[in-house]
Amino acid sequence: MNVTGHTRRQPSIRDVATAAGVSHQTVSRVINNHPSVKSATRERVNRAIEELGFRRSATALALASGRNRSVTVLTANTTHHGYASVLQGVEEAARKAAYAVGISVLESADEQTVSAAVQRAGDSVGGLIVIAYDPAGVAALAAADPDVPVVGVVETPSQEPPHDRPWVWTDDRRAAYEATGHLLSLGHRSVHYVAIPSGTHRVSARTAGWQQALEDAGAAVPEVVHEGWGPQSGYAAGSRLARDPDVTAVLCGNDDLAIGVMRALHEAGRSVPGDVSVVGFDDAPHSAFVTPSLTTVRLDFSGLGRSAFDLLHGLLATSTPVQYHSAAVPELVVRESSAPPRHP
Amino acid sequence: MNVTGHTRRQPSIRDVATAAGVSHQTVSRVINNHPSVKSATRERVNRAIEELGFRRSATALALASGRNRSVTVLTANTTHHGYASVLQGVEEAARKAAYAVGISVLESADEQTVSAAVQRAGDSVGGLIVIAYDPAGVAALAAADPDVPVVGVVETPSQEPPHDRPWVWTDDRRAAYEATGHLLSLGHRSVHYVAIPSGTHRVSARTAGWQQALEDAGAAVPEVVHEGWGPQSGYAAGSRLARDPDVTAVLCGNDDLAIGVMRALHEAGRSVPGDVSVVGFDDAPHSAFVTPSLTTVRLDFSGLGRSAFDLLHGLLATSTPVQYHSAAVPELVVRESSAPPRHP
DNA sequence: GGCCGCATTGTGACCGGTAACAATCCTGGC
DNA sequence: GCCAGGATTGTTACCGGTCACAATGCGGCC
Repeated sequence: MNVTGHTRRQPSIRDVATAAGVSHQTVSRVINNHPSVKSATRERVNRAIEELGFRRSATALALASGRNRSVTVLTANTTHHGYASVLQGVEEAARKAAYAVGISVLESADEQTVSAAVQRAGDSVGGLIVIAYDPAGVAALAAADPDVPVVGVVETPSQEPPHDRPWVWTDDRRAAYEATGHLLSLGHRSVHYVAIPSGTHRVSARTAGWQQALEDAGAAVPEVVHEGWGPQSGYAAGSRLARDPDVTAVLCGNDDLAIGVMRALHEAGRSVPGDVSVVGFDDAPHSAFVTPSLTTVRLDFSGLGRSAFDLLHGLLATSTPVQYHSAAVPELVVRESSAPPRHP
Repeated sequence: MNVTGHTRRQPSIRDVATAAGVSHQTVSRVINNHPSVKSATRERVNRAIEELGFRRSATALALASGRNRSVTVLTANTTHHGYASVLQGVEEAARKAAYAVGISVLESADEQTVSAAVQRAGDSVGGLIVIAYDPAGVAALAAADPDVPVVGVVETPSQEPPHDRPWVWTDDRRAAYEATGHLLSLGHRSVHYVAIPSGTHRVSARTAGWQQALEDAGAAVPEVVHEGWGPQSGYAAGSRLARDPDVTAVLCGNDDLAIGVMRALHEAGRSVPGDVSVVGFDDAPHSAFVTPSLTTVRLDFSGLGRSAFDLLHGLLATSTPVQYHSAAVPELVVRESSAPPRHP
């Protein structure tokens, strides 16, 4: 029972040591479960710890040992479903390993911002997890101090400089390939693609998979529609696509985009999936409940976050610079928004 | 230009001091912008800092000064729109103030989990922001060590023990009152309410506002439907409500719930808003684009997060235990999902 | 009984900063 | 030319832990 009443300094290991009649080092040994402490002593120390309400200062621990039980996630956005889920996965895994997790958002991709963010993050942290699905993230991955352990959550694995780090990924290329194949197999002559902003200079994995599927099927490859992340971007894209009667199937870079596209088609008087089929990406929770419910590709983002952490954890613990990579398998979820074209 | 090549220890202020030919304390003065440093010296030191690529260790700073430029957000979930937006707001404000932000999620509301989380968080941090919209958050707010500065993001302000902390809030009661009033003014005889899990033992602010509006209008107060957070919960609630022909208007605790409710009504053959009007809460980005688009209450969550941080920041800087409170004004956004009842 | 060796425990330095106070440098006033 | 006193700068301790190594205790063996 601690009934001190008013604010006072947290007790340190020396306070505990005095209370238990041992040296501070013995206390240190006890809190670290060092084997060579007589159990009687250990018990005495533990009692003192209990009574004083001692808690080891994470700050001092970090300073003295160099080890820093914390990771921070660098990301462009915390509100989009995919990003938020990765973050959730990281946090979950980190919590289990008794790591603290920090978060730092990249407001833009310009070098100034990115390097400032990377520096601030690297300053106080054991390791970094960079969500590099977008330009800002990719820039951050490249800008990260080579001395701090970094794991990238990337779209396209690559051995080249910006990605010369351990990474985790989902096979977006294959996912896009399958989603496109699904639409083609329903009888659509071609599939349009509304892309999310890409992180790489080359075509993104999703774009590549979509294109490959069209080519393999001998279908025409329409021009990619480049848009932003949110439903309003999808709406803008959908408004344009709605004017083209040749458009019968649209694949979207994420579910919000798809919802915007569906809305625009709806307002233009084109029914989904009657006139146009729409397929999303990510399987956000609400995607199953909108009308028409959205055919989409489910990606295990929180699993991705967990493995990103595990990978980083291993890196920090063993300091072995192995490049272990992990991939999750995407899954196509067919719902109401995709169907055979009306006039095959 | 630093072309060292391989990993080496970050330079400390003593390294800088040696390089600049001054004492380490002078370096400390320079990096802290202490006025009494001759400008020639200051310049010399700055040059050394530049050359060595010195960066001040946040860890050492925290340990030595006691001040800890970091806050952590305790929350039940990072993926729901409201929570994610609050987090985003906190991060933004924190970044501007050069604070680090941590995040720790409360997996359940049981005392074990909560106190562990609170302890871990309080361990290494300057201040805490607790999102206390749900039972877990409320418990955390109550369990937080009285010594660490805490700001609550709460639903219902209260002077009572669990909330005896500075807080920020949105006027959810008024928002619910207005949303309910909107439906009544359209001609609905009563309004059903699908609630999110409440944080307080008493009725939540949203519930209270809804009830008040009904009573003020002399309308019947149906039993509250208690559900979870996600669209599938809304779907479950909607399925039940669809069987009751008296139900013509439904207010939901958040937009995902509302989307689930709309879906269930749709599947039951009841049209929205023809047969039943549905109103959500929070104005998630996609809510404007689903069909029918959702009437909802817009809440400035990121603004809420920003003021939570600002409040905490003030607390940390001045250590004045003032209870400053901030409120944001909710705004009703009328869209397609609400309309006059078919048979008035 | 004396000595050796392992099990325990203690000592002092150090991590990279800040805080408080002492020391030295200048400058103006007489 | 000398001295007081503010402007600069240096010295030493300390934050709360860990680390490396020294010191002590104890049991077994000859």
